[in-house]
Amino acid sequence: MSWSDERVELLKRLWGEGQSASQIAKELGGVTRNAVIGKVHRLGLSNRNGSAPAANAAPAAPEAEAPKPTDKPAPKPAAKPAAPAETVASGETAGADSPASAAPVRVKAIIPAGQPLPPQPSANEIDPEALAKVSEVEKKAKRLSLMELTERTCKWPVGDPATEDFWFCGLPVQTGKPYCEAHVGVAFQPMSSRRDRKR
DNA sequence: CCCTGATTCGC
DNA sequence: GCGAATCAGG
Repeated sequence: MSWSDERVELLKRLWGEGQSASQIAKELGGVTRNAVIGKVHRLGLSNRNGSAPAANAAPAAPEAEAPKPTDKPAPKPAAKPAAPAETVASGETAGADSPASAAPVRVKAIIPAGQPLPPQPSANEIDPEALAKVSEVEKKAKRLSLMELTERTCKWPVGDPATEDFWFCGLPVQTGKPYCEAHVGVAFQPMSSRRDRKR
């Protein structure tokens, strides 16, 4: 494998996004993290530092994209994680701003995610014991962000991806599986055991 | 032990 | 220029 323009560009982008060398190496394929680091240095973009040293706490990589002429104008309208956003609870006359459908349409609850959530095997037709385990484990979870996941960290998602309160378990995986022991327990269940849950 | 980036140096 | 080996750290 060689550093084609495309690969270099991808490297630059991912590095700029704060991805680790090993992650970049995986995505590129055919190179090791050493190769990536070496290249990064040769390209002279080792520092993600322009002038503002700053901040450990707020990774949130902003744009800072190079003035590429061929770039799209405004690619990201920014997607705020959509916070709680309470509705105007205390009802009352909320002025008169919506003429047309005058009805007191109180948007009761804001839909958490912009899109349907994946079928998270949440409580229901799951072995109660396994479920209990999960509850315990989630207290010990490392609460990793997406970017912190590796092949050895449990990838079980917790919370609503649309909010700040979202993270991945992150505990050591059961070798070969994508989840830790507890989460494997709820993720992979023999059909036999989920058979008759009565109600 | 898992991981991170930084540096060196033979190729 | 390249990247494995090594170093230095979390």
